[in-house]
Amino acid sequence: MAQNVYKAHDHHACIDSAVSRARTLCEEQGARLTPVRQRVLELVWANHKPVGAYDLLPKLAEEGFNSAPPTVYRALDFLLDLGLVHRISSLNAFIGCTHPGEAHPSCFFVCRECGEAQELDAEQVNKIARQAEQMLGVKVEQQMTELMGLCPRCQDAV
Amino acid sequence: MAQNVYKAHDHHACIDSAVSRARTLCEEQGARLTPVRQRVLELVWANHKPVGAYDLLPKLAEEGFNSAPPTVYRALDFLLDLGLVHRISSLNAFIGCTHPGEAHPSCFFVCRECGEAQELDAEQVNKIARQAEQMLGVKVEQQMTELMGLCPRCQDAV
DNA sequence: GGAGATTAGGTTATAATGTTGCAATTCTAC
DNA sequence: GTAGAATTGCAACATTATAACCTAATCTCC
Repeated sequence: MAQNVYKAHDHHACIDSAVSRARTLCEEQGARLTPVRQRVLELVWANHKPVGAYDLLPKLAEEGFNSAPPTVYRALDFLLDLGLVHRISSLNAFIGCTHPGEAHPSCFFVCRECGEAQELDAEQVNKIARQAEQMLGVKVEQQMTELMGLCPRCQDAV
Repeated sequence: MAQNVYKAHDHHACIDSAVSRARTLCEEQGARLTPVRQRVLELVWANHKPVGAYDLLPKLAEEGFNSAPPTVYRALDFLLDLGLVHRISSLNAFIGCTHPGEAHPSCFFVCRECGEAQELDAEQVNKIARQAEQMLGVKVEQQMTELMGLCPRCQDAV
């Protein structure tokens, strides 16, 4: 299980480590972590809630970056390719990956109240994939699982 | 495992049984399977590929139905609520459910070449959900898993 | 260090997907 | 048959994502 977002933590450390992991990964892969790309990564990591591409635009604009949709989508595509962020399809939104570096399935729990997302271990999804490959003869290349419900805090808040 | 779409089958039977299951389910629940709703269900079942809402519009128009977006989305929402169709978030598309009646997680394999989708048994996803509930204290209400890759036919075609 | 190739970013327009709000109609139950 | 609920028609609009085309920056190789 990845780091638990429901526990108190120094969130600056989340952002910092996300950026430094990104830097390392880019060096390894010969990719360029340009200013827009790094800033988009930081903004995605601003909290643990998936963020829409169009939410990022005004923030980039404030800081003097170009802020047309293609700019953000290109940065997001770059980060997705490197596995630094995941896309939460059911929300059309993006969230930082807690363990980038190796290709891995996207597997999240998202709270329908507060919107916070928790990355989950995807071992079981791998099992589904292997099962499907054996029983149906398909070849699985990508996987995503999204669970929705209430996080501990929002259950209590009711 | 639900019915295997990669095996030859009489597809009219798929559609017919989908409609008759829908009829039964609607009676049980006191819901109305109106003409638009039934036709949308049939169109979604036209093949085993997820279909976009906007793909349905012209087909409905041809047949004299109203064909504004809300018409289709309302019908789809109705069918989703009853579990008669699933939404494939990563494609913004909809596909018929092979075993409606009880609430159950959405779990599909989708071929990136031909677009055909195969519903999968979601037992493993239930495990993920129970694990997350125990370890994190979350409450899972909805689940979806989407696998992407190549189906047997499209692997051979390469 | 300079030519050509590659990658990244700027800009405008537009495509694709999904929603809101309200009026009109149809159905259901009493 | 009438009130209330559910459904549909309709127009406008909101959100999300991409295409196309060009300029600028960076890299590579000699």
